[in-house]
Amino acid sequence: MLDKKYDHLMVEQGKYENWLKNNYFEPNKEAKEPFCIVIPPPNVTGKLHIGHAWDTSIQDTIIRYKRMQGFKTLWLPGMDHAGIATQAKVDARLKEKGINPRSLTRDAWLKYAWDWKEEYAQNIHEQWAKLGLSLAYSKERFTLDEGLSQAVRKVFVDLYNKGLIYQGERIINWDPVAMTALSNEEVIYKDIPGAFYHLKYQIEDSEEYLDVATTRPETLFGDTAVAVNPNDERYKKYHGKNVILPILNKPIPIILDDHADMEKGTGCVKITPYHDPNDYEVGKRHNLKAIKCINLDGTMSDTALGYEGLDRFIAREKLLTDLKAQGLLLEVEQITHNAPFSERSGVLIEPILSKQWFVKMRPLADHVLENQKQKDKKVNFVPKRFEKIMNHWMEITYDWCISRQLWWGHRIPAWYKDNQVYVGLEAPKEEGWIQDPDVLDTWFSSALWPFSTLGWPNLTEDLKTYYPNNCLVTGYDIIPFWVNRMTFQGLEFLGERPFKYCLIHGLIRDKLGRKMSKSLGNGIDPIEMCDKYGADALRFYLTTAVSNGMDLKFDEENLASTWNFINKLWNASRFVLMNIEDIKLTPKLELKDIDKWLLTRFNETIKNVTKYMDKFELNNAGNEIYNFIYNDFCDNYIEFAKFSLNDNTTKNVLRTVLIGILKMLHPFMPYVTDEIYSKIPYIDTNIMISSYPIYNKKEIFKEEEKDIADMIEFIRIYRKTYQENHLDKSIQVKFNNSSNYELLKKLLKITNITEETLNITSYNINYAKYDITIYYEKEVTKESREAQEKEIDALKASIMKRENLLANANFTSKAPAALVEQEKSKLALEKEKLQKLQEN
RNA sequence: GGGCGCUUAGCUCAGUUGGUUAGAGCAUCUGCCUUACAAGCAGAGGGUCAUAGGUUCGAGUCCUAUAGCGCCCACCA
Repeated sequence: MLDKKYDHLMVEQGKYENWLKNNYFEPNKEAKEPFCIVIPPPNVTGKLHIGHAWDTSIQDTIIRYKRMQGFKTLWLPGMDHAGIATQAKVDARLKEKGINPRSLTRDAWLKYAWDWKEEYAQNIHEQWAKLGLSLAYSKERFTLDEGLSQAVRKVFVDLYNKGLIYQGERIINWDPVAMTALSNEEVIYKDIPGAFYHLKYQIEDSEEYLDVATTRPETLFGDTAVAVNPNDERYKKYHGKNVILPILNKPIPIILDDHADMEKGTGCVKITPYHDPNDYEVGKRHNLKAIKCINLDGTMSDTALGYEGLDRFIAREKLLTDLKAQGLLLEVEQITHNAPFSERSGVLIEPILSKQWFVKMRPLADHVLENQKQKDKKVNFVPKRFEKIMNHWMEITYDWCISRQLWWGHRIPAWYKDNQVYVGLEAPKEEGWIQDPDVLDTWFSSALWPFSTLGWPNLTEDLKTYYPNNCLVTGYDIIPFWVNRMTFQGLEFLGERPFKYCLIHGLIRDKLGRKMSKSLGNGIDPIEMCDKYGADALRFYLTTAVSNGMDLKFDEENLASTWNFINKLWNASRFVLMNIEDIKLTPKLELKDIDKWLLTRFNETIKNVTKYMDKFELNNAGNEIYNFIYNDFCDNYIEFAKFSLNDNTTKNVLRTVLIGILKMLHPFMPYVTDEIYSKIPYIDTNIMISSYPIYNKKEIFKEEEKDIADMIEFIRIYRKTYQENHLDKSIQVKFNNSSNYELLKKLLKITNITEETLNITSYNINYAKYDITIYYEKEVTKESREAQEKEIDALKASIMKRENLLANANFTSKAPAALVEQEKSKLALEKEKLQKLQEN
């Protein structure tokens, strides 16, 4: 028998191990129709946060649902090597040990990195287990494992051969601490306090000067021109002249270019082709030299005479002091400006001209845009609006910088010898070829995840069965990084979308709506929440708190109330189990009205839950079950059933409905449903692999449902009257007609029944077919009188509104006939009710 | 500059294709230890659905504009 209180720790104990032992997570070989989700691989950099718990809970709920429906389900687990992030962590750990990471050989360093990976992979496995995730571990993959590396090489080589990967010199985002190039997606812009420094660029052989404003004065060492707009009247007199570059005192030309915006600042722009993407383009147009003045490590280069070797920020300060001393600093305008920072190391990005590998995006993106126009081939976003994010990105996309100057990642399959480049799956046979030291952007391998994990480039059974995946679940913040790239790679290499549906959720915020961050210390540890409230409560809360695509403000009080819900389920189950120990399973039941009512409600719930689950609307599905359990099952049916507990039909209905409830809840709360289900008489399978409830039309009893619903409403009115008048058991009750009052008598504990009309205070309660009069010795209370008056007023208002509506010829002619009829009958009912009330 | 989302009860959120008196949880008030559950039960109060227009017989829902909050993309000498 169940304990009196739900104890999540006790319930969860040992269950995950049992599921694993029985291989329930692995695809069912006998099932036919496949259903596959691949997990968004978490980074092996640390612990999973509450956002992962949310993301994976959604997936597990979907996959368990599909599994119970008989699909051949595969939820494929895996992790991401997370290039820069992991390398930074490994380096930091080495430094703590007093080891300079760059003093190690590449191979020696990699050994430490793999150790790190093993350790953190284990953490993640433990967390997945705690959350109860039904991942098919036999198929687990890691982005750096051999199979996936093969896929990566194949994609690189094929794209290279198609001309879609090339090596080129471009201005890229350079992270001077991680010492690597970054893609635009890895750069975040932040508002920081800064200044516009107005510098004096003297016109050559003249007392006149140009006022050139910059936020990065230290780049002046790389200036090769100053640009003005050709149409700018202010500077026409200087066309064709030179200015003297401060400090270096060398002449550089004044050039005419539309890039100089007359509206902005002074209209004069210094041109630093090596260190600014726009300037680079200007430089190309005007054949300017690109001069490097900042090194890759963020120090000044030897072109910065007198500043060489200084850190860029220190150099800036020194330079400003020197400029000021020479009278070349005209003005310092304090401003807030938006500056680029590395997503990973957090430092200010230096745009730098560099030779890197790029993916030519235009043709790939066009392919996606074309595919999204085809209804039966597109990736269907849920909710739909997120498709716009992908489409927009595809429209404005620029070439993707994929090389990273790191050790942790897929080494680029390019080899060099003298001036030759060789790109291939394997190293060239001959001597003397040296492999490119760089690795690929982490997202390059992540982009292949929906098929590389299934064995591609080999045509495996898994690939044939599970590609395209059915559904991908991720947050909207990952669409540009990942969803987009999986989509174009999937189309390019498999000729088909990577997944049919892409279910998008939001971000988890704190109670005040702030992003969770280390600096604020407002992060939530999912494991701590599991310990406190149970994995089931956490999962149900996360999957049902908000609708798809919306952010979730994490509120521990709401999580606590989810625990209460499970406790309710626990106790309702406890009641049922206590009363069905001696049940006889009978296929043919003699259903009473209340049984028919419950079965009707039950089947309608199944229908709605299934509808919502199929649309991935877990919040709606969860609420549907929740309401059924509280309102119909607990508050009403169990209370009714207490008077017919010896009836074997009641026992059967209780058992059937409890089973259905547990099954519908199982995808959301696997542990507690497993526990309770296993205690039900004549159950010999695990709930995980039991079949999902199916809507049964034959168990819909419209008439009985209506009758009992009326009775429930009547009960409510009775109780309200009883409370408002502070009545007690001494009241006398007269039944005014011959409806069936047996159940009501017991339920409402009516003891004194009179057949007379008494001459004391009375109150008539009438609803549907129930009509009774209560007699009692006290005066009608003020409270009751007021309530009654209020009800009469509301009724009058409603009647008036309805009469007006029905008098409106536009309504009666245009609205559906059924609705008009409905309105008419409601009006009649209201009028009748009003009359009764006024008689009281 | 371009785009997206949100604004509904004190708080957190639902609200399907327009159609009863707009729902739930938490919180509040009242009464109950009724033998599944007091972490509970019964009952109640609480909303001019951000604002202003429009379409419609009918708008929380569709259209237009405005405001506040949040986010994405681009640019930022």
